[in-house]
Amino acid sequence: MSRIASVLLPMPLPEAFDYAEPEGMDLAVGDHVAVPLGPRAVRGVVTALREGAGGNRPLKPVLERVGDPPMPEMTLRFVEWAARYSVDPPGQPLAMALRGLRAPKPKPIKLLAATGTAPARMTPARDKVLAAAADGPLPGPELAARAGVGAGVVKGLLDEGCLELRLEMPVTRFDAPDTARPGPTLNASQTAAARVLAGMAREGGFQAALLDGVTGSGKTEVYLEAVAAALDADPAAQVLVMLPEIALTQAVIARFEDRFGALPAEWHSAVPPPRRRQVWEGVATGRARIVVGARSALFLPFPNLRLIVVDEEHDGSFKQEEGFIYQARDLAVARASLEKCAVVLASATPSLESLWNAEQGRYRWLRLAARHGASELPDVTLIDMRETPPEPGRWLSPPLIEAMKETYGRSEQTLLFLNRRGYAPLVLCRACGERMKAPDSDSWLVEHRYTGRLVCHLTGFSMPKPDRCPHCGAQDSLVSIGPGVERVEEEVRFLFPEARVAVFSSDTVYDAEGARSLVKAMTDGEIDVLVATQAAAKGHDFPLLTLVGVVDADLGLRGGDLRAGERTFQLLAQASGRAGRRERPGRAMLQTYAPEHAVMQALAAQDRDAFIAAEMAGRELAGLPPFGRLAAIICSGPDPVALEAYVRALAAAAPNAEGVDIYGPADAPLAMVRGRRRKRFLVRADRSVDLQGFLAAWRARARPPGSVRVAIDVDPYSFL
DNA sequence: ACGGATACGAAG
DNA sequence: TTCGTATCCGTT
Repeated sequence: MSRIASVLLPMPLPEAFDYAEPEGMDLAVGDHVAVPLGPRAVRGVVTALREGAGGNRPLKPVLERVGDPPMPEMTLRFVEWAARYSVDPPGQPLAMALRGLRAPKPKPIKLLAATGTAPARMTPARDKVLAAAADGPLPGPELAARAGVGAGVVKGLLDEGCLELRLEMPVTRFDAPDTARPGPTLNASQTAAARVLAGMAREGGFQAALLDGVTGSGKTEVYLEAVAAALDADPAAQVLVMLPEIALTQAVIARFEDRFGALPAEWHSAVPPPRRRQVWEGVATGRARIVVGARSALFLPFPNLRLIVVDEEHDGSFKQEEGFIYQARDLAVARASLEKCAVVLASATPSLESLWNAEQGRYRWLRLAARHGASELPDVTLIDMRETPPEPGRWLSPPLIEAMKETYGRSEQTLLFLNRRGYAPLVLCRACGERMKAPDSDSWLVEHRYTGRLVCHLTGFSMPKPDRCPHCGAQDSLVSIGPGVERVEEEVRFLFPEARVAVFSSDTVYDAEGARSLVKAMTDGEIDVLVATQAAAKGHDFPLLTLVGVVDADLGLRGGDLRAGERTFQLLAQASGRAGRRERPGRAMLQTYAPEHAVMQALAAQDRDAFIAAEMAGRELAGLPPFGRLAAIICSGPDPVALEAYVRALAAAAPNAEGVDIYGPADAPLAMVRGRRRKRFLVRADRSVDLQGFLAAWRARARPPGSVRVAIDVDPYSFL
């Protein structure tokens, strides 16, 4: 009796394909194989083996087994689970799990070694080269440099056979973490939390915890102890630490190195492909025991994952919005549950979903006491922009300017926070009212004065700012509407001509080095006013910073976004956490047009619980997450007529299910992206409904024409 | 009639 | 995803 192998391929195919196992190949589930698909050979992973023959038509045989470390069974199960969860074909998450494999293998290093043969003609230069080579093989240029001779001499010796070329693979070391090194001294609150987490990590089995502590309460030290416990408990244990953005990884990696005397493996988009392949193999073979990475690290093939940490779990960048759409924080919990291991979600401002899970007792809720050290919480003041408006064409209100003056007078620092890059978010024509947009997108072009260009932040399109309106041709009619950080900087320079002003946004700071030097300048007091986007709202400690001004605190409140209130709270809590970290008392001032709004009131009172309570009540009333579930169906296509027809057919095909509300079709929040028009349905379902099943059934009822694509976004985050 | 571009559906 | 085939168009 021969066997049939189900092989999952990293492509959007609806299911695993069956192949015949050739005599003697002796496959196992998880093996990487090459199989014929149509005219070509592709790589895939064996997901199941069963006895049997082809049936009606004979199966093609598996071509060969590929020698990569087999995919651990739990990774495979996770891939299948993730596909079901996101209502996507399993090939999508499989492609993510194989991402490190497609990268090229690192190139071997070319080394030159002495062969022992003496050259026919010895010269002083040749003698020096051979002496240097006696210490061991070296790369050619280095050998020449050590001997103090030119490359020609080395080449001559190589040609004569006195030196030989040796190819050596770069060392793929993954340093063993040393858990015995003493950790930092923890305070009582940290110790208690660390003990609980360490216990979870040691015991094994699925357990989740929410590590909830304000900025500066020392969350990292606490979860490092959980990491130590997990590694200690099992000499083969592996740990994954997920961070929302690459900018944070360097700081965290340094903490790991301090604690364990070894560098963790790094996994994110900025890691060069050959290194990525090494890390993938290190993880797959169990040699890499600590991985610090971005959301995609969740798909690495860990054979023995014992702990997952999701740091800054509330952060929106755990949500992947394109291609395979997923929320890495939620999938992390699912993976931990499959792996039967511990998962820790850490945040100073946890998401409503996580707080709810903690309240319900699904997660252990570990609250860290306020910051160590004696600094007070900053004062939060609301500035009512209706009562004390800025001058026309300006964005800073008199009370904020007054506070900046006092702060500057005391030689202390101000951080002005505005989550808008560029000079002005909108450019329009005074003559005809035309709004400047990118040619193939619906989003406004943002004016950048530094570069003199209009830029689409979504597609990257940019053009020089024209001097006449491209629509009506009027001369000098284009006006800049609204503030961006560059414009606020201009205003600050006007108000404080003597002050040293800097801008921190992805336009002024685009690499780790730039960020480091700007942070250093701020720490050293070389900047008086820092105007910053979100880029700066992350764990820095500026001793002289005593005033944080939020230029437009309402930015998150508009537009009917589900998480707008939550995001604003997180942003402001984070921003006001900036001020007065040290002994100097700090204050935060929020410019708002809606001071009566519950979010603003809760912020002014520094009352997180009040905010959460208000927000939860609102969500429960509306049946929104976490009390209900949301999904979006986004249909896109280049031809508006075909798209419209399909969307109408899909609407008509909607199953009539109990506990499900369907809204739409409406223009998607970005109604046009890269030349494709987008329409969206929103689905709200009670928690008791099988949302994925509903979505799959609905989609199956109306096949889209070739030009239309249908994407399902379970748990959508972007509403505008 | 032919070649090139393009759209679509099949692949086990 | 990638490839082969069907189809449409403009040219020869």
